[in-house]
Amino acid sequence: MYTDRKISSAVIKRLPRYYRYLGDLLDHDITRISSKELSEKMSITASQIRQDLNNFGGFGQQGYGYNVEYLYNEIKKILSLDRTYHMIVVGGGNIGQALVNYTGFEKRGFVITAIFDVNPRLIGMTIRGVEVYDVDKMEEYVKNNKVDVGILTLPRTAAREVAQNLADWGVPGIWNFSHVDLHLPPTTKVENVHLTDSLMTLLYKINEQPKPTEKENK
Amino acid sequence: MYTDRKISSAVIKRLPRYYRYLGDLLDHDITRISSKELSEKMSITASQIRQDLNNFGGFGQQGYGYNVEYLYNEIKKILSLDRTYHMIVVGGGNIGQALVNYTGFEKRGFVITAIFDVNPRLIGMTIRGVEVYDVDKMEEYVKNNKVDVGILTLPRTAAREVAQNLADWGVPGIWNFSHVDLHLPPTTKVENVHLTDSLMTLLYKINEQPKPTEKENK
DNA sequence: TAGATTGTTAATCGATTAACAATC
DNA sequence: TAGATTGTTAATCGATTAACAATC
Repeated sequence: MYTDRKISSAVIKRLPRYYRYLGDLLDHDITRISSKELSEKMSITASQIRQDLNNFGGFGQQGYGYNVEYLYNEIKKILSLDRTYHMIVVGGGNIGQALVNYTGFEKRGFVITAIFDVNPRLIGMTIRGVEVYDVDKMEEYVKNNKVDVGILTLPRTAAREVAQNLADWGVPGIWNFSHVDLHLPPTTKVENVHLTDSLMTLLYKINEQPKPTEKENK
Repeated sequence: MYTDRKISSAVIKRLPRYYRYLGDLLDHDITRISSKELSEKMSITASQIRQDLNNFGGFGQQGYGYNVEYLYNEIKKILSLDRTYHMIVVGGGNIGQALVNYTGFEKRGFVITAIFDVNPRLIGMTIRGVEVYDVDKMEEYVKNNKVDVGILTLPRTAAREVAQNLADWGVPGIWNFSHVDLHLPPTTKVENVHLTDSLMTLLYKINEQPKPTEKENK
């Protein structure tokens, strides 16, 4: 049953994955699925799927399972993907440009409207139709345009200050690619993409000693 | 005390963060730190720090705390960062090129040695000194050169097959930026960077209803 | 109706935090 | 030695899994 209690972040992190699998099912014209079938596809337990979904409401039907399209749209609503988001990129370097050039965002309603940088060689340029402005212009821009998300793709030394400014100016979300942890008021949410950390985790796994069994140990 | 029991992935994911904070302390010429001080900097409990570290050994000293440089180097060893890694990029698009252009990898010993793509306009080009080859040449390349990590920055439709090939050819690590889940034998480890999932998580947080208190509810 | 599968409660498992004896 | 702080065990908390009555 639906209640207002806070949803754990473990659950929230799984929602995009459900959404993706349901989208794939839709693409294959599959109209219904049980938690058991979905659990096999996703390599998780059916129990977890039912528990996760029941945090938000009862979307299934006993004896039938879940209607794929309905569930897809419900998760879309839960994730608030049924509207457009305006984003700015701060830091026009490699990653910043890659994100601007990524065509997958627009069809989901994620629009990058401006890029900010300190580099005079970049300022005034246009990347895939998006103009690069001087960071000095950022305050004015943010105050005159709706900005839902600031994407930080700049050196860690500058990231903290920029993040604090964006928070002060009322930007509700920071997607942080800079390799620092940000401390912001709760009105501004942060999601980190620490690529180096991710790679290090992989390297640990590669080198992990497969624990020798008793037999092999002799 | 150090035992051989399997370390939980929750712990492993925290190691790069410890490593980063200790590196920062070193840069500021701080030679010792207690779990309590570090816990305040990192916004976690001192208990967790001590528990985490004691999965790998006793690195501290009662009454003193931890020697920063020693601990830094121990974590470096645990993460196996004390050697060079050779990586190839499969998919020379935006993100692939951004990773090749990123200068931060080399100083950590992460070297990108080749790029593979299907696009004839890219093949033969050189990006920051790294040549772009036809994917047809990948098998030969992987078999004749040490490749520790395959970085997948290609469309999801092609990702599964490429990953399977790399695994078959003995590549131990896949850093997967493609928006699919990969199922590979345990000899090849996978670390996913699902940018769209990450962004969706942020959007959920932005839109999350701050639960109204009883008072506000009236 | 009989069979299937949910929604939900209860049991289990694992991770985090607290506490404190050991010891530098 | 006295004070500080670890290493480690025990307690708590939260998340996952199992079980099953409800019901389509």
